[in-house]
Amino acid sequence: MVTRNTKQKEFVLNNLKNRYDHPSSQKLYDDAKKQGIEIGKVSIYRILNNLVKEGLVCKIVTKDNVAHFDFVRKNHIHLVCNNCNRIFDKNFDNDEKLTKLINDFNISMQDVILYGICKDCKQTINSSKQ
Amino acid sequence: MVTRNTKQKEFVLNNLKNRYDHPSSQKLYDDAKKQGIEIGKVSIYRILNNLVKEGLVCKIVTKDNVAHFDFVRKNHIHLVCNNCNRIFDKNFDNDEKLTKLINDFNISMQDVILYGICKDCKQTINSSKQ
DNA sequence: CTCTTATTGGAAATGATTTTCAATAAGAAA
DNA sequence: TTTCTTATTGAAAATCATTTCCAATAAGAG
Repeated sequence: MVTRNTKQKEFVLNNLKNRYDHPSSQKLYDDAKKQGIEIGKVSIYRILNNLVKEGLVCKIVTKDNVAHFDFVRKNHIHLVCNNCNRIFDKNFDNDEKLTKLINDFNISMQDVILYGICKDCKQTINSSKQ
Repeated sequence: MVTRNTKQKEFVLNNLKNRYDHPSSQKLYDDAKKQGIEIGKVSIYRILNNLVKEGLVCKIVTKDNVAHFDFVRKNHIHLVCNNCNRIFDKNFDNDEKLTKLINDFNISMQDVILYGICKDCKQTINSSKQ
């Protein structure tokens, strides 16, 4: 099975490489259309799943059941806001306890996801309380 | 708005209190049927969402897009297997770096989720390699 | 240039979850 | 206990992200 290079594969990988906002499949699709790139939704799903299998891209599912994707980079973990469902990168170099877990359970930094309420939402929620 | 006690609410909360396997809504529904408890699927979804809002129960979405639920208990985090999608509890008392994050981002221990490959799957995957 | 087959993409299927809304029942008040 | 208000339930239908199917397309080896 020889893999082939296609403009669709190139678009998905390059797009993810050049952004830091953890887009959903739908967002990638919209961006492709905006840029005039011919690509079907199915192909985006398929290409993303392959990239995840290859380990080049990681998949983060937010609590609204939408998958988000991120080109794998080093030394950061993900913070997911349970309110706005945005995903934030957080620098986090190895610490002792997490390293121990990594040895037990086959995880890497980009597999560490913390769910909470981001600063923006915390502010909005507080100021809406009378 | 006065809340009312119902056998459906009681079933969902007590069932979650007495188990440690992080069931999905479907699993809760099957168990109710098995126990002869009259409850519709919609009610399970609705009751679970309310318990999550109240902070009594936490919701963990696995990468197969299925939500799992856990009665909130102290001092543990969750490990999710990306292969079998099972969820494991892991004792993990406060450590310095995570505590710092908790202050920045409004998270608590049960919001810490690590995705990886569990020991069982690691073994299966390794032994299936020729 | 030809040919094989990896890849694409629209349509349809899937499956978890949510919405709608009429029927039911909890529990306060009489 | 009975009545009455309305919170709650649950079946059917809708929603929505994602996957499957499969015929048409195109990468790139020969």
